[in-house]
Amino acid sequence: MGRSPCCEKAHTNKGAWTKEEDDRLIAYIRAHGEGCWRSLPKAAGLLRCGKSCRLRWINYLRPDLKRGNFTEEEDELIIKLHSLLGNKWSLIAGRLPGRTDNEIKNYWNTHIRRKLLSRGVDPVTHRPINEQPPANITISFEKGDEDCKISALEKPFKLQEPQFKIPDLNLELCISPPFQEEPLIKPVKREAGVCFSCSLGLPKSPECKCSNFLGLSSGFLDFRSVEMK
DNA sequence: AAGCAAGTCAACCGCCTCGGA
DNA sequence: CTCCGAGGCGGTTGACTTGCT
Repeated sequence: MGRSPCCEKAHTNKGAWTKEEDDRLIAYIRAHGEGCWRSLPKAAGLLRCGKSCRLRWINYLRPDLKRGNFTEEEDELIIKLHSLLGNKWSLIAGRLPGRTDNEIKNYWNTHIRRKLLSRGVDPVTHRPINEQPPANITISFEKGDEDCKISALEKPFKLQEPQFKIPDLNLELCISPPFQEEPLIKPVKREAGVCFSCSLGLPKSPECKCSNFLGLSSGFLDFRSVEMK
């Protein structure tokens, strides 16, 4: 027996939401809060799949959404976060108040990709397009793969080199402490409460009280500053 | 004005993760 | 420990809009 579908597709609407459906969903969530999405459509009198309701609320109806164009600062932040996290849109969205993962994903694919390409930067690797990847480096993450072990032991110093980045490695970096064995640049002890702008090397905000943090300007990025939700 | 191509973005699909039974 | 269901996520689709010929 297979998994039961998330909703009874035969009796659900699909496609664009109507004003009335939006109103019903907003009214229900205002009254009861976000809760069990599976049972919400029936309770709210909507002929929609629970997932569809959730998506509509999160991506479009939530009152805290910031509609409108992305600012230049947001652009740069997205680019930096993408270089660290890859296509982890929800994580990126978590750092941009009022923006949704779907919005950022669309914006990336329509605007930022082109922007980076026009700068001569590969939007996937964040490296110059005409730069040849280093020869004879093959990294595999297959378990038991000897190449993987060798490469992982031989190449960690590469993390200190801004010109060399392994895109698939980014995700690992963001959830793992930086390589610690004989670091070329000794990490300075992080002060408590470093704001996210400083951790990314962005200009300080007026309320920023951080000091002495190794941001991008110092050439060393503390990947642990990008915390999971 | 009409037709077409390219761009945009809301919504869907299917897989993955996590927590509870 | 295993199974199952719900929620969450990223990739993709397709309807709609805009710009160009």
